[in-house]
Formats: sequence, C-alpha cells, structure tokens
Amino acid sequence: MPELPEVETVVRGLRAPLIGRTVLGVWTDWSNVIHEMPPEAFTARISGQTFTAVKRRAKYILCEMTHDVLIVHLRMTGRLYVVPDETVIDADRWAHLRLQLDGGVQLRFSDARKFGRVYLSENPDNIFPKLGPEPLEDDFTVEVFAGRLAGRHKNIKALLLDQSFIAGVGNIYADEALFRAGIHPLRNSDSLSVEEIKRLHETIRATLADGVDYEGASINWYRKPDGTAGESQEHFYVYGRNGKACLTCGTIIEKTRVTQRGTHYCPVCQPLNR
DNA sequence: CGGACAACCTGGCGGC
DNA sequence: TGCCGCCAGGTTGTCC
Repeated sequence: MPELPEVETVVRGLRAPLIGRTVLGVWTDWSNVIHEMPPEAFTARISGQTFTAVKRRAKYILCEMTHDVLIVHLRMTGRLYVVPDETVIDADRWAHLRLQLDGGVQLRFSDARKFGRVYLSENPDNIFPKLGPEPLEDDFTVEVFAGRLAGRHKNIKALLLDQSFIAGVGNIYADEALFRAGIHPLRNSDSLSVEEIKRLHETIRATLADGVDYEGASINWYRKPDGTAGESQEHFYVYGRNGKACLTCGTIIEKTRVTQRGTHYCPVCQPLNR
C-alpha cells in the first residue's frame, strides 16, 4: 500500500514532531523488526541521538540523526507516528517498536503484518538495494525514461513495479498511470511507441504528484502520521473499480492478475493490440 | 534477462 | 456465531 505518495506524506508529517527530539530509550515486543543489528546494539547506539532531518528515497523513510540514519520501510501495513507518552490509539495494537523521546513523546512503529523493516546505519546506501531514479525529480526526463526502457523486454506493469527500474511506484499507482496513458498492463515494454513512452512518462509523474497532493491512499491500513486518512483513493480511475464503469468511456473496468498482482484496467481505453 | 512462485505475516471478509 | 480459506501487496530469494 504505502507507495511513493504515502511515504512522502508520512515524511512530511513527521518533520515537525520529530526534528529536534532526542531518543531516551527503546521498547520492543518483536525485535525482528530491527534488521542488520541485534536489538541491544540498536538500543545502545540510537540512545542519545537527536533527529535532525526527515527525508525519503524510493519507499524508504530516512530519519537523519546526530550520527546515524534511522531507516524505515513500511512495506504493507506499517505506520509511523509521534504521540504523547500516555496516548493510546487503535494502531498501538500492532506497535512493536517504540522510541521514547524527550519532551514526553514517543515515536511508534505499528505494523499488523510485521513485514516492515527498521534499520540504523551511518549511511543508507549500505542498506538500500539497487534503486532506480526518483520519478518526481527534475532529472527524470522522458529521455532518461526511454533510455532505461531500451533493451528491456518485459510486460510494462512488471517493469513499473521493479524498484531498480524506477523507484517508488507500487501496485496502485502503476495501474493508475497505465490507465491514464491508455496502455494495457500486459503490453511488452519493447512494443511501446515513442508517443506512448512520452505519455507514460507524463502520467507516471502526474499520477504520483496527484497522490502526494491528495496525501496518499487510505484504502485500509495507511494513515497519515496524525492518524487521519489521505484522499487519493477518491480520485482513482481504475484501482479497486473493477465491475464499475470506466470514467472515460463507460466500459466495465476489469480485474486480472499480472505478475501475481491484482491489476485493474479498462479493456477499451487500454487495448492490448494497437 | 525474464517469468513463476514461495516466503515473510496477519487482519478482514465472503461463504457456509 | 463461528470456523475456513482466500485475498491483500512490497520485497527478497530461488529455480528454470
């Protein structure tokens, strides 16, 4: 669920409550959430460090501290928020990691499915796998996109989901971008015309930018750090709209599986054969 | 390189 | 009301 727009929204929402706060202690009831380091080492190392900045790379949240970077990946059901010590909210049922901060507040990481990951490292590059370009940056031009497509032979949806090809796109925004570009998710990447590549480049950026503007999609698990819902889901063209009329042509939106993932598309607006 | 698929986990939901 | 099985999707790793 949390894709680039959701992660970006979390990052923006954490800056005010987190920057300037110092870690006083660590509590966990499922230490597997901490990766690449024993929990005791994590506790010893993070204690006393102060948060200085909060940034994003791909779907990773980067909380920069005095000496290290606290790196969080929300995966499917992760939620990250700062609340006063005594506050109890529903998501706390799955809050497996809590950092006690000064000022009487806690940074809590809630994750119902325990897929999320937390790392502490001097340099995030030591943690990241190979990551593609940031689609919303100015240097992600259509030429860059076309260059990365060259030589690839794969269905276009699978390629959009590949984080080493382009960073930050997940299942929801891949479907939305492909619809807006009028491209069937099973089209092979090497069959796209110059015009289609140009359209897809534009719709990837527009879809993600809209997602950020709407503060993410709260379909089930995702919430902003302040606990409220995003509105992105109210503006979807195809995701979750299978069985409903296409907003462009009225045809019934179909759902199928592409590379093991639920995939939504309009069979008329996104023809497989052109 | 690409495709298929299991694994990691558990809540929510439809069906009976 | 309760139990069963399936679905959700980010990422890694394995096998062909």
